[in-house]
This record gives sequence, structure tokens and C-alpha cells, in this order.
Amino acid sequence: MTFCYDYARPAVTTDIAVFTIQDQRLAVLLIQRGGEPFAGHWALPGGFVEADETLEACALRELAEETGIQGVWLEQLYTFGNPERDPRDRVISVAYFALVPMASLNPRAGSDAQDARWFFIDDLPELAFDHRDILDLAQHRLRAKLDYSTVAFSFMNETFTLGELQTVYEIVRGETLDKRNFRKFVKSLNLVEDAGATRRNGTHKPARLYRLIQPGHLHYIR
Amino acid sequence: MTFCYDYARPAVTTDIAVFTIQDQRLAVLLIQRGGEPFAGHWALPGGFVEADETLEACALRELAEETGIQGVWLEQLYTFGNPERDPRDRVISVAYFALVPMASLNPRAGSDAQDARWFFIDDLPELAFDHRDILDLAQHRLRAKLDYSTVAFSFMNETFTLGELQTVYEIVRGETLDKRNFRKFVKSLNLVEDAGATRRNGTHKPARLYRLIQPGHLHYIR
DNA sequence: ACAAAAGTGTTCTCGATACACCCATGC
DNA sequence: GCATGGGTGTATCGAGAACACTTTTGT
Repeated sequence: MTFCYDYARPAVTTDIAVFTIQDQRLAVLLIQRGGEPFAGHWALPGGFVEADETLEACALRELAEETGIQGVWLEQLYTFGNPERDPRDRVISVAYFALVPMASLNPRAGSDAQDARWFFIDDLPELAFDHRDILDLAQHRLRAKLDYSTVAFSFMNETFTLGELQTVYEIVRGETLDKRNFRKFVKSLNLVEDAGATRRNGTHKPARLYRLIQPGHLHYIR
Repeated sequence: MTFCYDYARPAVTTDIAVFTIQDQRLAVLLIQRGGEPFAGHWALPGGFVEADETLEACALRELAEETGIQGVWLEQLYTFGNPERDPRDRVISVAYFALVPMASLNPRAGSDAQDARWFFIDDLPELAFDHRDILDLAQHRLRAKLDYSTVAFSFMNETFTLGELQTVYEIVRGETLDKRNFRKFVKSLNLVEDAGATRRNGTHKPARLYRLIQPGHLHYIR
């Protein structure tokens, strides 16, 4: 079956940059492409928009199909439409980005993907298409959003220590922060509560655990 | 001639929200649609992406064709992809927004448009498609951008008074500002210089004229 | 005992806010 | 002379930055 139109139409895809924190470093989820073009290259998960699904539904579906990851919060990033970005054909890609808790999700390869795994953001392989540009923009947006929203909490597990949270801020911003100022800042947000437990985690004082008062909510600050 | 593909493809358009300031109010450029659907309704200028043009080039071309406006600075806003947003067919629209100097451009109707003119943002007709949503988002983004960039200067003519600039801020933010604090703020940016002239403008003291030191540059502040 | 991360307050600086009067012009 | 917008300075407040020591645990 073929689909015919009076004018040329571009193909439309979504691509998704999923970030997490691993080993105290920022990591992104990539798949290894099974088919041409760029067979064997690493790329962002994503794929073609189907006739009756929203762009966000497409992104969620492709993410689940190619990596097994489900139910993440997505934000639209930018739409890439350079006519040369796909060597085969005119393809316009609506890019999304997402953050998932530290090391919580084990990706597995799915359809169209030979493999799916986390890469550190500062140690990436060569990427297919313009996915490197997409990733750079996503990282830029993530850094900016840290300053005026509570995105960083999306990286946290259900309970977490303030030290872990501070590490996330330090990793994304690429600079160290003062511990006392950081804790003052977090407490002034009034978004976390004491989870009533501590975690022993090595040869030092146990850390108090906190949880979000409204899990899943993104807040705008400043 | 027809174009055939193995899978269904959406049509892709760009739509552009062009803002200006008129009579101390925020205004947006709309066209009256000539053809179906929504014939006779007012809508944002825009149209289908051609095979070999970038999304931004498409937006600029459609804007010129439909309204005669050329050479404006565009920023990508958001991509609207709800499958129901166009009653005919699946159409995905990449929305852009732009700011042009106060009352500087006289739109004229062009192809596919019976008419093109400015509407005050708080006195809009019923709009075609989901263009009301696009406009609401554009206005929201404009307001937000005022706080961390110098977008407001895009509304200004080559020379302008600080009173005019303050009025722009007041219109977009919807609140009055203190004159002394505002002037202190503008001067602290170090982005404007004295144009060495004044403008008589009614029954009061003439106002000093300023100009941008780097015209056309958008700066990020804060 | 010692190494290693957890936890805790005060001072200072700077940008943002609040606020009131004189000036130059047209009528 | 009076109405109208142009133009100017100072005091206050609050958020962000700088900064050092004690606590608890594992080995």
C-alpha cells in the first residue's frame, strides 16, 4: 500500500534525549542502529510519527519500543528541519528530552535497535544524523532549566540525601557548590520533607533521607 | 504530478506570530483566510514547508508572501502536532514568533490571504485551527523572555526615548514600573547610547533619544 | 586514631525596590 | 499659569556568596 499526495511531504520523526546520572557523571541513552543509514552507528532513540498519534505519544512509543523505558516525563526541545539532515530523504525531527532517576532503568535493545545503553555525556561515540547537535542543545537546556525550575529532582530516586542532590547540581552545572548554601537553598524551596530514615553508605556519618512532598511535580522558582 | 510514499506522511507547515506595539497596546499580525478550511476566518500567517527549504526559510517566505513583511528576526516557539488540529488532514505546524518595531511595517494582503492586518492582542477575532493556543503560548514566551533577555528592544525604532521603552515593558508585563528604577536598569545594561538629539512630542519637555549600541543583537541578562 | 562524608550559622555584598520633587514645553 | 510627560538620588531590604568546625561511622 502506498500513500499519495499532490505535493511532496517530509517524513516526520521524534527523537528523545534521555538523561540520567551514573557514577557521578551525566549520561544519555543511545541505541545502536540496525538499519541504514548509519547502520551500526549510535543514535538517539526515536522514529516516525504515525498517522493518529500526537508527537509526544510517538516519542513515548518509540522510547518503549527501542529501549524498554516507559512512563517518563517528556519536554519538547526543538524541531530540527534542515533539508540535509537525513541523507535519504527530507526528514523533520521533533526532539524531546527527559530525565530519569539515577541508574533506575535498565535499557534493553528493541525493534530497530541492535543495542541500547547509557553513555557518559563527555565520552560519546560518533552519532548518526545531527544527533550530536540535538544532544548539545538538550544539555544546554538542561543546564538553563536547573536555574529556574526543579528539574534536578527528576534525577532523584524516591528518597535521597541532600548530598546526592547537591552532586546532581554540581554535575549538571560543572562546578562545585558550597554545602551550607546549597542546603539553605533546598530547604527554602519547601519542596522536600524528612523521610524519617538515614542511610549508612560507607565509613562516615549516615545521611538523612528526604523525599519530595509532591512527587512528579515540576516547580518554577526565581 | 503526485508524490507517493510507503507510509502515511503528515503535512508540515510553519505559522508565525508577529508582534508589535500599536497605540500603547500589544498587537499581532493576522491574515484573513481565502480558502477552505476556515475561509474568511482570521489566522496566523504561515503555510506548507517546501521540499528544499529550512523551517525558518519557510516561515520567512510565507510571511513575505502573505503579508509583505520581510527580514524579521524569528525564533522557533513550539511544534503543534495534535492529529485533530486540522479538520482536513494530519498537519504538523512548527510555530515561530517575531517582534517588529512599533508601527513600522504596513502589512498588505498577498497570496492565500484576502487581507492582512494588526489586531490588538486583547481584542482578537475567533481564530482558525488552534492558532489561539499558539498565540497564547507566544505571548507567554514573550513575557518570560522579557525577564532574561533584551527582546523588548526589538520593538523599538532606530532611536527611541526611555519613556517609550518603559511603555513597552509595561505593556508586555501588564503592570506599571517605577520610572527611576527602570532608567537605572536600562543604563546598567550598557546597551544603549545617547543619540545626541531630543524629540518634541507634545506639550511637555522634549525627550532625549537613545539608540542601541549593537543594533540587532539579542542579549541575555540575569 | 584516622579518614571521609554529614551536618550546622553568621557576615557581607550587591541588585531590586520604594519613594518625591523640579524641568521644559505647548496651549 | 497650568497641564503633561521628562528627568533625577537615596535609603532599605533580601537573596546569594563567602567562610570553618563538630559529628558519626567503618576500618
